[in-house]
Amino acid sequence: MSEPVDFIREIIRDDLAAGRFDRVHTRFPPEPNAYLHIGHAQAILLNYGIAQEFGGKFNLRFDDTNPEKESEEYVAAIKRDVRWLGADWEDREFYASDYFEQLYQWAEELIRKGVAYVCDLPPEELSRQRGQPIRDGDRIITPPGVDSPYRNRSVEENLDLFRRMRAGEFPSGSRTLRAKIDMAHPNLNMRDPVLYRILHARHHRTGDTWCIYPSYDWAHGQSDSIEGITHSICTLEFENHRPLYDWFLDQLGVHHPRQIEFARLNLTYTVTSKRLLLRLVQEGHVRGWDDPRMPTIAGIRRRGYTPEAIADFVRRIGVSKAESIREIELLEHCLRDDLNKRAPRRMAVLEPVKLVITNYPEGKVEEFDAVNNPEDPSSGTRVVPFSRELWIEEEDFREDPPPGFFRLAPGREVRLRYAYFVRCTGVVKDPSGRVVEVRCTYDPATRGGDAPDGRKVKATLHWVSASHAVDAEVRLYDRLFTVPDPLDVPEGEDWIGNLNPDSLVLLRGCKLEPCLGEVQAGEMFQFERKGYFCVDPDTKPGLPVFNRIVTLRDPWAKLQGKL
RNA sequence: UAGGGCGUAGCCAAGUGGCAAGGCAGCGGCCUUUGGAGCCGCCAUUCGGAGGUUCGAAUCCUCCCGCCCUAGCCA
Repeated sequence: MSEPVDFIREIIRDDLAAGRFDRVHTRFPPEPNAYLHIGHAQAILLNYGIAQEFGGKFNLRFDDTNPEKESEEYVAAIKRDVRWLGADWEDREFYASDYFEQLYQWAEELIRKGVAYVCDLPPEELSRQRGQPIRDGDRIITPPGVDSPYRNRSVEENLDLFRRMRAGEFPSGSRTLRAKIDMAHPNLNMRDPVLYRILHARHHRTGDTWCIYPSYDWAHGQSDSIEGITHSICTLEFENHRPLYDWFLDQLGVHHPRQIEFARLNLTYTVTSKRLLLRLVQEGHVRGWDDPRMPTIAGIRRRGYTPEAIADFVRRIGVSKAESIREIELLEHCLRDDLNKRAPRRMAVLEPVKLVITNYPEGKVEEFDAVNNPEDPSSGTRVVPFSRELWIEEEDFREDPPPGFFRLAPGREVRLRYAYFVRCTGVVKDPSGRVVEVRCTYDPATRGGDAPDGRKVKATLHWVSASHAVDAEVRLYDRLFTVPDPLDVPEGEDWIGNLNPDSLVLLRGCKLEPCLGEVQAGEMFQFERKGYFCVDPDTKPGLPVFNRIVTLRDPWAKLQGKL
């Protein structure tokens, strides 16, 4: 294990060495109330990766303790996503709801021990008594809480009330079961936290069996304990809860995992919060959870991101306790790095303009061999047809080329990839002055793309033979937000205002080389000079639909942005 | 002077008393039938700040500053 050792792996290694545990067992514990996002990918890969490296096990457990927000749809989506990332939970698919009865029994145990009681306080009163912060001049003081008037009920009364809670005798929200810890505790989580609330709601797995549901705090640690988890890895906000989980486990005298907290992943130009993503979906700012602009696993999968690239990204960002915002550029780098090695090259003209080679025989068709992937010789070659009329990229021709532009312009000579050198001899314009056709002549001696006299050209263009082209729809995706930190808005303004109006540019009538006529959803290609693209599930026979995954690095575009 | 965390380059991040790894971004250059890829070079006299201990401090001590989390019967 000379690979990167983060502080979590270090702790685990030390635990093993010290004999605190003799095995490693991790888990990923999502709540099925939304789709997973890129931040979860890090947690999944971290937990699964650790289990693998230490020869341990990895569980998938749904923390389904809030029936009002959860559903089977989310369960299914989450399983699909975790599997896609390559994390294998084998037969260990669990649910906190599997443990409801055990949790209930343990709650009775605490009551019998005199460390839990039924409280009749309404929500607002309960929260007030736990200790609201008070401003004292410049300081903020958190006063001690106030003991509930129900705190000293007898064990018998508590047991009776708790059982009647379970039996459904009381309305939702009317009572709670609370742990009796310390209302003056400096850690608010220790001020008699709620273990059970009454909720007459149908649960997606247990149906109407229960009308009281355990709080997350009461369910989470014990669920880990039941599963024999050794290392409960979670995000920073649960650090404050650790003393409470420790208290529960110690009171119960059961297996006690070690909890380790790390900083959640933040990414520039994106939001990673289930609540915020839910809003984007519900308000229709995107087409759904799997919209290719979404940072959800489902979204980036459809976009064309690969599990390998994501794993590489996660490996590179490491893990720490320092809160941070990662730059999206690193993710894009990992993607290009992965796709560069695996994506077959193709020629595709996205915004076509006609190129007519006036000295090329009409009706003649030549075929050229094109390399499928210069990074992978084993991927071989394919044949592309060439003829007198071609499509080239509109932006590859400029009537008045600016400084630094070395593509096609009147009088200029460029190479058509794999084919010939051509020199621009003129243009044809429509009445509005727009160039609708570029005319040129070719040099037969440059067949294949090299000039026998050794002369050079400064640019190589991609092209597609007009009569052989396949039409396609191409969806150009860009960042969903225009600013690095979308949530950073002036007081009173909505972060929705930071949405990028150009995050999706729809292109129809794109011209593809013929072999792209039959493709399967999910297939990925590099469209030379344009970027990496993948076939969208919306593809229909005769009309391929491609998503742009990410552009190629493009110094010229960058230069222009600065001009 | 609530409790719990965190501060090393633009963004991350190694570093665990012996003299600041690496990646991304950026900037130069080479090469190129993708302005892609690849290759080479540059990019912290200094680790939030100030003192102190030490032959020697990002690492140990003291004080200070800044940021984050918690105050749901959400997770």
